[in-house]
Amino acid sequence: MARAATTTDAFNAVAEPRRREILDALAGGELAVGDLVELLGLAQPQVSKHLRVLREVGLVDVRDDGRHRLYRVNGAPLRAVHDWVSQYERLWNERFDLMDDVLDELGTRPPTDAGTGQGD
Amino acid sequence: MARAATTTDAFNAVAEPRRREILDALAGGELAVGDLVELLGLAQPQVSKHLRVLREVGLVDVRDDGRHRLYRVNGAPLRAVHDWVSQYERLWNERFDLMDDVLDELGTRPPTDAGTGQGD
DNA sequence: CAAACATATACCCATATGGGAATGCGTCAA
DNA sequence: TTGACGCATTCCCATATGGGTATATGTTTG
Repeated sequence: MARAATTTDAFNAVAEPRRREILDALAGGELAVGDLVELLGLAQPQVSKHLRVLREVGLVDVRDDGRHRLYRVNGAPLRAVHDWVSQYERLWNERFDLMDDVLDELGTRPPTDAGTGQGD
Repeated sequence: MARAATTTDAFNAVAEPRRREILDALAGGELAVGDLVELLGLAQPQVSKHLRVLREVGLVDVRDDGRHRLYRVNGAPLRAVHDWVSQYERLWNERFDLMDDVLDELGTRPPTDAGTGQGD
């Protein structure tokens, strides 16, 4: 069993720092493999392999251009990641925690709106 | 070198589906290991191991309660993930493109960016 | 056609992984 | 104290990984 394949989903794909670097590099626009090799300072085969993973989860698209292959980002698969992570936003946003504390202390969680006059 | 350790950061920690399930389960509030074992249908040692990973990246906190250990989520480390992914939001959110179009037509684009719009 | 260039693959290897089973250890009950 | 309970840790193993090196495939140029 070991670990799930990195080619499974976007979560796994972007868990690898190099692949995030690749996506960041491609965020500026299409790039050929050779460009990425230079930018990342990685060996060409490694870059190609990472690109393959990214392609398999749909995070990048390719386009043939002579003897070059131009890669570009496709952020769609990141949406799942974003959606999942967003559910926890309140857990790192101090403002929410403070509000919770206050409401807890008051022991009177209002059914709809607190009288403290804060309605975001 | 193989893959980076999963205990390295939140990206790696949440790449594992089981760990996301654990966090989701804990999102409702503190839970003991045994509760998670039941909820996830995993063996106890496996749950403990996943919890350890989550603890090492700071995604959960523990509290001793007699012979139980209550775990709770700490979303802070997810902020880095959220921030990184958010950079790509415009790439999957059509609304941004539409908004770009509208602003273009109105000719009232705020002075922040005068990009010719990177279409597809 | 041959040679040079740009990428993708194949192969090898050290390592991290996650599950399974057994066990260690602290806590509570009798 | 003994025993049951709850959880963490250890050991074993099959597997996926990512880097390194060599090579295959496809394209442009001479």
